[in-house]
Amino acid sequence: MLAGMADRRYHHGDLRAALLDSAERTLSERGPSALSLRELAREAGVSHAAPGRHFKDKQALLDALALSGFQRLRAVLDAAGQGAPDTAAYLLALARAYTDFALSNAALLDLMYARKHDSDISDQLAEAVGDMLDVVLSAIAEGQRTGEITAGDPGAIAFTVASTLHGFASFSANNTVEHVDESLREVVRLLMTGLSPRAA
Amino acid sequence: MLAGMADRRYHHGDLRAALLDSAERTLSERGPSALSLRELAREAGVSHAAPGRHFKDKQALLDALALSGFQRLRAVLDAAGQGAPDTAAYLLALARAYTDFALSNAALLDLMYARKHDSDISDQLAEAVGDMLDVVLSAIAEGQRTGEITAGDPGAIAFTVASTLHGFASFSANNTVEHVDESLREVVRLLMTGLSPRAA
DNA sequence: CATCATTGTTGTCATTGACAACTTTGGGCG
DNA sequence: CGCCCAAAGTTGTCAATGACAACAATGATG
Repeated sequence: MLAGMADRRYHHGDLRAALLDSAERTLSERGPSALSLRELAREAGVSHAAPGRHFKDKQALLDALALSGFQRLRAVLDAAGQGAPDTAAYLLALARAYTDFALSNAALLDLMYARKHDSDISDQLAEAVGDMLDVVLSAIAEGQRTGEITAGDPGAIAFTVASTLHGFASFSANNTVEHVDESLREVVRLLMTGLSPRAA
Repeated sequence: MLAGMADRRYHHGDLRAALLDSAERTLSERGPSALSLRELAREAGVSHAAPGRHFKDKQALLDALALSGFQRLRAVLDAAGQGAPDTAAYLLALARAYTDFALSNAALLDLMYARKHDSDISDQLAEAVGDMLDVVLSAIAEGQRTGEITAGDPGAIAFTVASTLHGFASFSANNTVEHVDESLREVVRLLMTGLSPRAA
């Protein structure tokens, strides 16, 4: 009864953030189709048109969600890399982190890579993707410095790694993968050694 | 005037297929948000509730679309592999085919990998994904036979390849990639040689 | 040729996204 | 200090949609 008193202010205080939070919860709990601006408004205790002040569109809200998703993913990857003893371990940690994120935020990841974003935010989105890829890039660059990674355009190498990680995470989130962590280790190992037989 | 006469039959003949066709066109031309059962019905010249006889749900239609997408993708990959002189060329052809498909059917690919499918079709869908992966698998198995691919569980190797292909295609469809074909060749090359420096 | 499952049809409902017009709030400025 | 106005919320409305129920045409099958 008394708990909700603070809600009654005419100005919500931080409706935008509240909507995004609520949206993300709904997204992961009940899927994208359950996401409605009006319901978010109801949950936030505001009128059905209030969200319009913060997001011109439903799509605008989804875009904001996607953007914050990339930023969070980047933070997760950043943290994961800390303290890895060598590059192989670094990459494995990144792979684990990416996959964990994908499994815990499946619907959000869908949104992030959905090809329907407004053009006015796609710049920011592209930048966020770039920032995320930079984490992989720095792992590769470091590996080249220590001689653990083959020479060559580090950007191209990082992109290959990122592609594999993303693909693996996609399949994992789709339940295509049985023993995720085991598969993941094997994938990273193969990525390092390559598919061609080694002379050895 | 006379052209549309056949439309006037009470029974459409093959409404289900017509709806799927129309849906796919709409999807690729105007995106997923433009897809409405009622509009599909209008385009097919039937009443707004007719689609309900063929798809219990909007989701059911999307599921059917995804399923046929995987089947088409598989056919494309199958065709692409024919006549490749060696395994590296085979994999490159698969990569090209997958990427082409992703670029030409971006919205459809989103749908195919969307994690919101009805449980009653997810079996069929999983099978279709498996069939698709089998194409990669046979390329790997062939490569192992000829000694072009390293020994080891071919399933695991194929899965690594598929992950990389899918990830690359995802990024490509998102315009994250600049020179697609060049990048693609580099990715496949790196996949073959691995990230670790070779002794050679 | 009568039956009846299929496939369409009309009608209706609640929900939704978008927008327009109006109101409340509170910070900044004179 | 008090006015003013832009930001943030509100109510009201509309057309579109997905879902469903009740009914009708069709044509294959016995």
